[in-house]
Amino acid sequence: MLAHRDSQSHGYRPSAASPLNRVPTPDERLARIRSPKAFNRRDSIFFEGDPAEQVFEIVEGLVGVHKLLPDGRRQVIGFLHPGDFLGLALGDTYLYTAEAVTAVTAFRYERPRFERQVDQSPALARRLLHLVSTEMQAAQDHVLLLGRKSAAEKVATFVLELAERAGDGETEVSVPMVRGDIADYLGLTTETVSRVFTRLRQQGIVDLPSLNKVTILDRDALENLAEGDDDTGSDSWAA
Amino acid sequence: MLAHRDSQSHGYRPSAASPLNRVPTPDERLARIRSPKAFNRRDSIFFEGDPAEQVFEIVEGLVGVHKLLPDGRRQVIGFLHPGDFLGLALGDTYLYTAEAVTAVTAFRYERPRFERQVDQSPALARRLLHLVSTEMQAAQDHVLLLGRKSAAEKVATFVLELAERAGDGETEVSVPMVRGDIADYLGLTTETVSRVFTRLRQQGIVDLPSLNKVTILDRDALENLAEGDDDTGSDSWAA
DNA sequence: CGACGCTGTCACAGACCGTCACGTTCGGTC
DNA sequence: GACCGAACGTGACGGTCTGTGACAGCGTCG
Repeated sequence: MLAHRDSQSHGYRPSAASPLNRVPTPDERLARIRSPKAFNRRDSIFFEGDPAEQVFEIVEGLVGVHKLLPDGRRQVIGFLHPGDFLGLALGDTYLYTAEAVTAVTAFRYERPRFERQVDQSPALARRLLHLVSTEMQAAQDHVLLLGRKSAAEKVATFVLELAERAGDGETEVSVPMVRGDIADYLGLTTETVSRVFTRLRQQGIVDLPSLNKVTILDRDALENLAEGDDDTGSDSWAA
Repeated sequence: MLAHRDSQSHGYRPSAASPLNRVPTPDERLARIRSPKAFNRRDSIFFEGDPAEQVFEIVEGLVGVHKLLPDGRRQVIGFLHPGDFLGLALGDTYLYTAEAVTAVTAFRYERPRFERQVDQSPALARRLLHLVSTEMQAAQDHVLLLGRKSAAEKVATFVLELAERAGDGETEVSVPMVRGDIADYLGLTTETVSRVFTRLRQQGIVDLPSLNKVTILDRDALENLAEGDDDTGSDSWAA
């Protein structure tokens, strides 16, 4: 909603900034100070705790960010897509590890220069505020999912999230991440994720044509499941 | 951390905005368009799904925000403190319900006027970006907690969060929210929260002088527990 | 003063999901 | 096309947390 894919188009507005010179768009400003960088699948982009010297903007591919507990338990915080920024946090160290789920190309910015641009460009600040707010929403939905949803509800919600991103009427959804990433995103184990997928297939709600594809056969059932509207009858999970 | 209690102090900086007229500070701008409002303990400030016509800034007291699933399961997303803003989300409806945990006083802004101020004040936009980023961090820690921590680790983390906010060396921590709120914040039930508190007391890690107070007796043990560094021996939870 | 309601505490049975173990499929390489 | 390791799927079992019910502490009200 209110997407910024077309961020070129809202660049020049006669704002409070000096009204005589043409003000560069955010992208024009940023284009001067960035350098592209490519990552292979499973490459780490940066690690939790590293000094946060750079900001990344994803151009293509999917990035997963996660946190670790000392004993190795892993929680995937989220998946980031083209247009999203990585490493915006305020501290001087990264607060999570970022890893390429697919092959990724990104722009890399040196943090001091990036922050100077933000200070000088209200339009850029607005855009970032918008992006962070959108991420905040996703994080809040994620909190609800992790805190109060059952395993089946979690997986159903996850499939719908993927579908929404793929396009509204889309029923063929690609699943670029591996089961372990899904499990760590949903606060489950890979075994539970597998079992739930199997049961969804047995119930005719989805089909699983390959490991990284899901076909939604009964979207209503999936949506009801995702929200806990259990209208599927009491025997649905007994089989 | 990095609180904005002293937000007056960083208001005027000669930014890119028109350098001739003195630019009002964010608070000066906002002071013109706000009206104060008081809420009693347990009052709802707004409901999830209501048209988001107003933005609130907490002046005093503690606010809890939560989401509900259709069947009534509740997840507390977070607790907000003086200086925090409510209802900043982008959509035209509120994405969560906000409720006064203690008595609360807040400033109320009409959304269109508030957004106009944000557009016109880079300093305000910066401040909001900062606030949202801080909330984002908290949300990410919350995701880790909900997805991967055990009940005991959750409660230990929660107590430390309260302590950190109360002041660094503070061992006497007040707990303004009821057990049900804590449970819904941590993704547990009130019973589990009670049980864990009891065991922490039996282990001599905390004391519970009253229902809304916790005294930290062994901060190291609490911190180890919170991060899953289980060095307390295998029999610690057997008793 | 005693009845009532609300919140918190505790115990026990049971469900859900994690753990452990093993077989199968997938994908890349030779 | 055969090989091999990683990822995936499935089953048995058990632990953690839950759901329910009962009871205690405290404030409110009649």
